[in-house]
Amino acid sequence: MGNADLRDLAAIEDVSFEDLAGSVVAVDAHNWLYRYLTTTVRWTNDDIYTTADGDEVANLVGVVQGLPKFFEHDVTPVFVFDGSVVDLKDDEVEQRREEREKREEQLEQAREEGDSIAVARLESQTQRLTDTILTTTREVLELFDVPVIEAPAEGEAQAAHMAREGAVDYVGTEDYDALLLGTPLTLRQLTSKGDPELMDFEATLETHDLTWEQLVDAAILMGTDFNEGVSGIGPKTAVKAVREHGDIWGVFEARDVYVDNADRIRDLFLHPAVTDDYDFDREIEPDMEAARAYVCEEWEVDPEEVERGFERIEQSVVQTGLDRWT
DNA sequence: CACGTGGA
DNA sequence: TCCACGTGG
Repeated sequence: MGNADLRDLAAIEDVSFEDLAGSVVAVDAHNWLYRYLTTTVRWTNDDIYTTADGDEVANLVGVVQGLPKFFEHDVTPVFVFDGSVVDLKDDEVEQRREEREKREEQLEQAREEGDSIAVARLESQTQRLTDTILTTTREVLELFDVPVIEAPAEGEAQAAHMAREGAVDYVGTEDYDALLLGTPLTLRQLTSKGDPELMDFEATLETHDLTWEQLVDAAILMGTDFNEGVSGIGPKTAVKAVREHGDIWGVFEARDVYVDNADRIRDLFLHPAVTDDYDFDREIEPDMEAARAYVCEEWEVDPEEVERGFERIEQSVVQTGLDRWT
């Protein structure tokens, strides 16, 4: 049900962090958090990220360890948070709920059997973005003076909008949906070891000789977060069919296939709910003392877990601060 | 989501 | 060559 098929169509090139110096990146906060919480924290001891009250705050460790990468390369991150979930996604929400419940049953059984490996694996899969995680992430970002934007609906759509308006230079996300939302330049693998990847919207359209609408139509045929896609249609066939028949309706007619709500799905990508009510300052002046107190005292994170991150933030902010005077 | 496999 | 599907992260 993913849209990884889109990768085959996307115009992607490697860039280096040096190329990004001085730029502003709108980060899809949910994507960033989810990725962090399901990878980095995965095989370590969960207890060190849990407060006495039982709140999981691994996200705070993630923020403190993740921000230096931006600052050290003189990149200003702007975190965009999701608003309400779109109606059409109810199907997917429901399906995820069922999957989660199934995993929770398996987890309970694994605990009873003392299978620690299975427990660790299942815990990673059941982990989700709790209200505490979302709230504390916003709060700690504000202490670091990192801009936080609230999207009316999907953060990715809002980020794409801001990039299209020129308010930010890039959108940072792993999600190929960014392409369907018309994000001009998308950065992937910002948190990975190697070089980031740059996904170019206009170049993608040109490569396949498609319009934006046609790219979305092809994606709907392949399957998106909002629909299953037509069996037997992958990237190659989808693009060929859309070019040949003009749009998704032409393909439906020619191949005698159908996707429910195709017009609405199209709209979610072409005309998503976004706002122009955002404003942020690209100069960042973190309140390190307050941030430390928030993370280590208020939320009881072991200082050792975040010390290196705090140091790097201090260093890099001083560094760029000096740069501004030269 | 990446990657590998296997069938058409 | 293209696509579906399972697995691990």
